[in-house]
Amino acid sequence: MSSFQQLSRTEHLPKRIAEEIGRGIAGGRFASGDKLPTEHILAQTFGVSRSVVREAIAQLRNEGMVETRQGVGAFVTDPQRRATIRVEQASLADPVSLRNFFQLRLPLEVEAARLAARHRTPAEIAALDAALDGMVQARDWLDEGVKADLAFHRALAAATQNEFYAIFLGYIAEKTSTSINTSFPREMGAEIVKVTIGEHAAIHGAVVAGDAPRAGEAMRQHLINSAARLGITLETS
Amino acid sequence: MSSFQQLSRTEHLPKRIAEEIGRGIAGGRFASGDKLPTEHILAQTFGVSRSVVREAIAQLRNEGMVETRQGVGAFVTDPQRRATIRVEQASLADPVSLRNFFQLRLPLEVEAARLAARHRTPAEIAALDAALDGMVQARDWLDEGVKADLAFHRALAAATQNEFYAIFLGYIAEKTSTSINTSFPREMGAEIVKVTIGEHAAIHGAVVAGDAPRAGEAMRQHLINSAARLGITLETS
DNA sequence: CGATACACGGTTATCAGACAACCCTACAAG
DNA sequence: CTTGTAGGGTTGTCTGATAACCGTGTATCG
Repeated sequence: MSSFQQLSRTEHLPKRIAEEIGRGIAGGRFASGDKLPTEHILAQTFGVSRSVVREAIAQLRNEGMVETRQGVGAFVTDPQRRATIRVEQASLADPVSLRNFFQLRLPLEVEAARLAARHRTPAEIAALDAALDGMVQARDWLDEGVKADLAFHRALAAATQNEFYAIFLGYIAEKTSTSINTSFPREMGAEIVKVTIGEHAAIHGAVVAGDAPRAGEAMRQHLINSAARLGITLETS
Repeated sequence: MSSFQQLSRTEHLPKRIAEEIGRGIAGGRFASGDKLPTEHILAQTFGVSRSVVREAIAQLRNEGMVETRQGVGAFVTDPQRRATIRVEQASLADPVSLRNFFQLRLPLEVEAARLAARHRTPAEIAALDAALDGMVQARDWLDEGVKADLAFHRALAAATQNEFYAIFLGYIAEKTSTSINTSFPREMGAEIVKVTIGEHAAIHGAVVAGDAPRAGEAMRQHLINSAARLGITLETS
């Protein structure tokens, strides 16, 4: 099975234009508060129709980079008040960034484990059971195993009874997983799989037992080890 | 100076329609993988033109809720792989949600303080100095003071030398601040302002001194106290 | 019978032009 | 000096048309 390069075609004009303008903003060609050229001029500049420019600007508006006022124009927003958080997959491709991402994830997951140990309900314990079982049963770790792993962390976040942990950790875990699979693919020997499952089982046990400190410690160890398996060393605090 | 209610007009058709469709997805009327009605039908349904529907769908695509394939249709994405994190301001309006949000912020800020103490550079120390000074000098706390407060936390996040802390904490701190000012406005007596500044000074001192544990503890206390001033009790872990 | 090629309808992507809603400014009127 | 009004410019929305693309069915050929 030869893996071909997936060529991006001439895909999605608005997206490319949005990125182009976005670069202009990030690169400082447009300062905060500046007025963008009119849609008409932008359309002319890029050689596309106004619809495309409008969609591009709409995207930037969604991301909170510009604000539009009818009859006036589009203005660059204060870069510090983005409406959304977005982490480009590409920005997690190098080891240093991945390490930084792990460093962000660590305290959140640890606290989530503690909170889950205190607030988990039978429904979430069942979800954790199912996820752990899915890891054990997985025939192909890189597919089923990874999915079960994600499900485990998601169930844990849900068990905190705190919607924001579910949102943020769900996103972060997903990004991490995807990044590892695409940028740092690796073989998982049977032994390593076993160890990984064991670490999850430790977290699971502590959470079910309602032992918050132990759950937090188990999670910390899991993440540190998990990073180590990728050749990443996390600071221990 | 009588303060009028700011009425929201009938603003932005595409946004409202995007929210409408988004509710349909979140509410389960469209399952993951389902195909949305065609743009033509949607336009007819909502009584608007196709342009508006297109912009609405473009917004949903940006948020990662749907994927479109030319010549085929728009499909609901797996809700677990949203491309962005977005916290609606309105969802922070009630005390319980705000408490949960604080609970998410706490471990991140604490770890950020520790990391900042280890990795801060002269430039960031200067930024922290400036922010602290801005709090002291502020004549109107609700305006200048809050801004300096935000700047302080942003500078601290920057001092971690970890881009993701800057992104996430910048967003979270901003949301928190806005939410407090809009949903839980309160008077800040001179005494309380003084205490608040003192807490920041403690963090500042520990970070400058390079004392990671002390910085973390100071931050933890600051957040717990800060929440307490809003009548919110955080779990101590 | 099986497989390839092709035509067709449906859908999204893009274009083009027009009008509506709105804002800002300047100027006139009181 | 304040208020009313007209004008031009910009974004918001509408309408209709064309291009690009996909899936499916059908016909053709081996």
